[in-house]
Amino acid sequence: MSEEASYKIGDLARMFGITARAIRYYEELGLLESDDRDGSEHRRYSERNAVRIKRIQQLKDYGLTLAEIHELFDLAKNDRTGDSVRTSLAAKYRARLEDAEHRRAALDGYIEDLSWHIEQLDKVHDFFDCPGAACASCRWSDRCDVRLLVAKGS
Amino acid sequence: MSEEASYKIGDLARMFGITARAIRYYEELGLLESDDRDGSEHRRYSERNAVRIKRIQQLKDYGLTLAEIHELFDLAKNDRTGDSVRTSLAAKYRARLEDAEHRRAALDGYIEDLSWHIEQLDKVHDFFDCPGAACASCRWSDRCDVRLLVAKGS
DNA sequence: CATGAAATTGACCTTTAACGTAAGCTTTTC
DNA sequence: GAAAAGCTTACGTTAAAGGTCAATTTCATG
Repeated sequence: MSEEASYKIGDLARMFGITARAIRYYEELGLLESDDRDGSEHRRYSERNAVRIKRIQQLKDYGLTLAEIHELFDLAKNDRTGDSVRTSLAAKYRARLEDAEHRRAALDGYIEDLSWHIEQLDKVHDFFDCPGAACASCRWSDRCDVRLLVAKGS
Repeated sequence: MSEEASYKIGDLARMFGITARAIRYYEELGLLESDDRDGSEHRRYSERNAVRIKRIQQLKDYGLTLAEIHELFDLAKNDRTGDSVRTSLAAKYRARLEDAEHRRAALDGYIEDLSWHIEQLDKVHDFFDCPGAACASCRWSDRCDVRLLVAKGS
């Protein structure tokens, strides 16, 4: 709160275990700004900038792409504006939410299948090649539409 | 069950809305085999092969990469073997399961955060740049270790 | 058997992500 | 006044899932 910290790009790189190139790249993408203090040629970074990098790392670890992070930052930036923007923001968030929930559902299906497969390891069944209908114990039967194959074939 | 269907590569391509190149590519990766019936130069496909492609599509829609699908097929192929193999298989499955559950947890976190953000749209707060400790209402406070910044800085 | 449609192999091309790496030059810092 | 660090520019990288020629061959059919 008292002294204004001022880092050089290499400092931040060391602090976060990334390269200077990465930091410049973030700037290039518009994820980060440098202070560019007193017209020097070298970038200068404040504590605030450092925090920003930490955010980027967190969100990255989190699975987001830099583009997604950019989106979030942009949204946050616009957060200070009026109500109309606010509602459009809400819409965007909700879209992303739906998307994520969709991906989650897919993952859940995958997990379920894998769990099932683990359980079934002793009752081995060749479900990968089973056409479904002909096979009583085939768990794929509801997903494998053999009629589709037959109908579309000549 | 009576007539043995025999498709040409173009038939399957049309049936599944993919290109012949894609089908050959699957073969190239070892995901698919053609019957190569009676030494003809042109590939021939049985109903079984067609089902296989359908499986590939399902698993793909599902979010798996072709490499992952390959793994699954290999595992399924090995399913017919003895007990020692069986247990090592179980281990592999469980590893993948853990992996998937980890990804799921990350996604859940993302969903949670997004939901929170939607809720908070009217109590706007600049949490992206907030260092955490100094800010009481900052939800990042527990994740943002400012001491880390201070400690590692010169 | 002639011919047009469909298949074959092989090789290179494409796109996106997130930087890596090198070159040549300038600025700080000791 | 060097060495160390930084600057810009620009091309390289890796992986995924095919796309796109190209030159040649095979299949099906009247």
